[in-house]
Amino acid sequence: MKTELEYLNIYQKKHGLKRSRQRNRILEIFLSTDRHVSAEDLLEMVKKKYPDIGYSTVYRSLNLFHKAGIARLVEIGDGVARYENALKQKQHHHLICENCGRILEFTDPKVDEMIEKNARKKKFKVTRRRIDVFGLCDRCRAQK
Amino acid sequence: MKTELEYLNIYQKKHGLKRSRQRNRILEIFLSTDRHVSAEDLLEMVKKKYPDIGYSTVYRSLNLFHKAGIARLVEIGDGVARYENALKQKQHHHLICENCGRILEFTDPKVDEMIEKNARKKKFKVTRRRIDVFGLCDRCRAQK
DNA sequence: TATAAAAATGATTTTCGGTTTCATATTTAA
DNA sequence: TTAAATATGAAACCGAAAATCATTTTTATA
Ligand SMILES: [Mn+2]
Ligand SMILES: [Mn+2]
Ligand SMILES: [Zn+2]
Ligand SMILES: [Zn+2]
Repeated sequence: MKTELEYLNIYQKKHGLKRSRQRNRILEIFLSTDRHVSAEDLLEMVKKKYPDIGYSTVYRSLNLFHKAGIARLVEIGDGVARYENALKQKQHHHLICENCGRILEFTDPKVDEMIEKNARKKKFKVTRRRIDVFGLCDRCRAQK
Repeated sequence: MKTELEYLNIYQKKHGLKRSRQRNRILEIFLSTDRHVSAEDLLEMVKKKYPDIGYSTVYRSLNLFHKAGIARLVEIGDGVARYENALKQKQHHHLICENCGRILEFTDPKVDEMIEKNARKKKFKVTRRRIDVFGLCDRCRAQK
C-alpha cells in the first residue's frame, strides 16, 4: 500500500510538476489530523510549526492533494471547502449537526448500491456521490 | 389543496408581512418554470415581462418563498443557490451531469429509509437530507 | 558544477455570489 | 386620511475562492 507522499510524487512526476519543501510540510500537517479541514484551518495548523508558509500555498496544495487523490472534498453547505484524508478512510457519508457543527460519519454499501441502481435506470454513469444529512446530534438533542 | 399564492399569503399574514405587487409577479414567473433557478436566472426571466423589478427583490422573494415552503433549495456544489417548486414535486434527489450541467431526478423511499436508519444508530435526529450524484448523463455518454 | 527553463511561493488583487444598507415608495390598520 | 411598518431597488459590503505577479526554488542538461 502506497503512502500519501508516494501518491503525491507519482502525481507530480506524471504532470511535470516539481517537488517543494513547503508542499511536503503541508502534507505532513494535513496527515496529522482526522478532522475535516478548510484551507484556513490547515493554514492555522501549518503556521504553528512552519510560520513562513503562506495561505496561497496551503490553498494550492489542498487542491493538488485533491487532484492527486490524497484529499477528499467535503462540502457541508456553508460555502467553505473542507478536505479529509482520502486514503486513510474510504468514501463515507456525513451527519452534520446544525446546532454545534459536529460531523458524524456512516458507511452503508446498501445505500450506495441503491443509488447506483437508480442512476442506472436513467442511464447515468456515476462518478461521485454525496450524501449529507442535516439535523441534531445526540449531545445537542440531550441539552434541549 | 392550497395554491402557492395561498401559502404565501398565509405565511405573510402569520409573520406580519405586507403583500406586494412585485412579489406576486415574481411568484408568477417562478411557478412558470420547471427548472432549478438561481436568483440570477429568475431575475432574467422576470425582467422579460416586468423590466422594472430589481435583483434584490427577486433575491429576497426567493428566500421568502423558501421560508414559506413554496421553494426548495437545491445546491449542486458550484456555490450557486438554486430553487425549485416545492409543492408541485415532492422531495427527490438529483443526478448532476458534470459535462453539460443537466439535472435528472429520482425518488426512492428505500434510500431515504436506510439513511434514516443509519442516523438513528448514531442517535441523530434528521431534519434534512441531500443526496447528489455526479457523473455523466446518457446524452453526454453517447457523444464521447 | 554552472546554467537556464519551468514551476512554486507568498503577498496582493480580483472575482463572484450572497447579504445588508439606506433613502424612497407602497401597503395596511386605525 | 393618516401614520407606522414593510417593501423596493440601487449600491455597498462581505467572505471565500481564484488569479496575478515579482521573486525564489527546483531540476534537467551542458
Ligand atoms: Mn468524513
Ligand atoms: Mn429537482
Ligand atoms: Zn450537535
Ligand atoms: Zn450531460
